[in-house]
Amino acid sequence: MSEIHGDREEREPCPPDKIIYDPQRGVRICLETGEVLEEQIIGDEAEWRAYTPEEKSRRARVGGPVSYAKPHMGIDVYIGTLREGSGRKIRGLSKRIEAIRVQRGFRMGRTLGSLEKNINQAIQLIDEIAAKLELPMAVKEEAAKLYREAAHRGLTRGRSIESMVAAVVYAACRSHQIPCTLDEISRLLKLREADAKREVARNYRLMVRDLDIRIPVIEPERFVYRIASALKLPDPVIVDAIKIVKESRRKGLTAGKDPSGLAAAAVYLASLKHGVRKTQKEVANVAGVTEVTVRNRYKEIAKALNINNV
DNA sequence: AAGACGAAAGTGGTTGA
DNA sequence: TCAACAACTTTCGTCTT
Repeated sequence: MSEIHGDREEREPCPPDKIIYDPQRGVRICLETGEVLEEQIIGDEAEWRAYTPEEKSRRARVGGPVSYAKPHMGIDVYIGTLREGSGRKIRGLSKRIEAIRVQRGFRMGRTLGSLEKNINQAIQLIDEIAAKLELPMAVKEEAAKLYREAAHRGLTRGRSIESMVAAVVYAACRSHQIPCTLDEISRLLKLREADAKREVARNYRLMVRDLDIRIPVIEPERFVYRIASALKLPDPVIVDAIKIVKESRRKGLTAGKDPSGLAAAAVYLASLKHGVRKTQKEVANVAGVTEVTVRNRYKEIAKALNINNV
């Protein structure tokens, strides 16, 4: 029997949404097997277009795609009731007065203008961040759309544009299963202080709640590739780490756990197995978690999967 | 000396009575 | 609204390599 057709399991084609693209290496990776699908597809498949140079330089300033950048598009001003807007009840007389004032402002069409200004500024910021992260156009659009919605619901009022932009970009990335952390996005937006980061996290949760959107957890496998390549680990380690993640999921170890920490532990374990040991600290650093989390995860996994030392 | 380990206490959020 | 809870972090003393 020919070896090419011999193995049924390996022949299972990778579903398109389980293939990621690494622009640095110009290579695609299957998240089911960890297999590297060499080159091909530099071309025009819609999914990868966003990564090509033309697309990046084509990031239009204000006035780009109809979908989000048109000044008066989609402005269905809707203030809702007074108690709405931030998810919290409006406490205190002064705040109530302000809310009424804003409502009046809308009627006069003045706040409308400033709201649009705010949105345009935010979209410009989103553009910058998206370019730095090399995000696909669809993600950028999603982020802009989210910001628009949030702004129209009054969620942006009293919060900095930067911290709200960080929140929507993070949300958009997660919606599209692009592995990223709140931390790195915050860092890109120069939100370095601890309380600034906490603010971003709060914004994110608030937005998810008030806009009533459901955002998936990013699959740990997607972090595996990211972490492993940041550490310059060879492909077989990635394949193994992905296997470890899948085994862990089967054993029910993954629910409610930080996918990044989980991936970090899998990479750490796989690196031990392949004798290309990285320290817990190194892995933790690129994963954006602490050594302790890596340690805890990997201990759990090793125990459940009966992985003895090295 | 550096890395790994585990305990203990703290943080910020969620859930459920 | 409050208390219990889970996940993660910080810190630290102690082994191990």
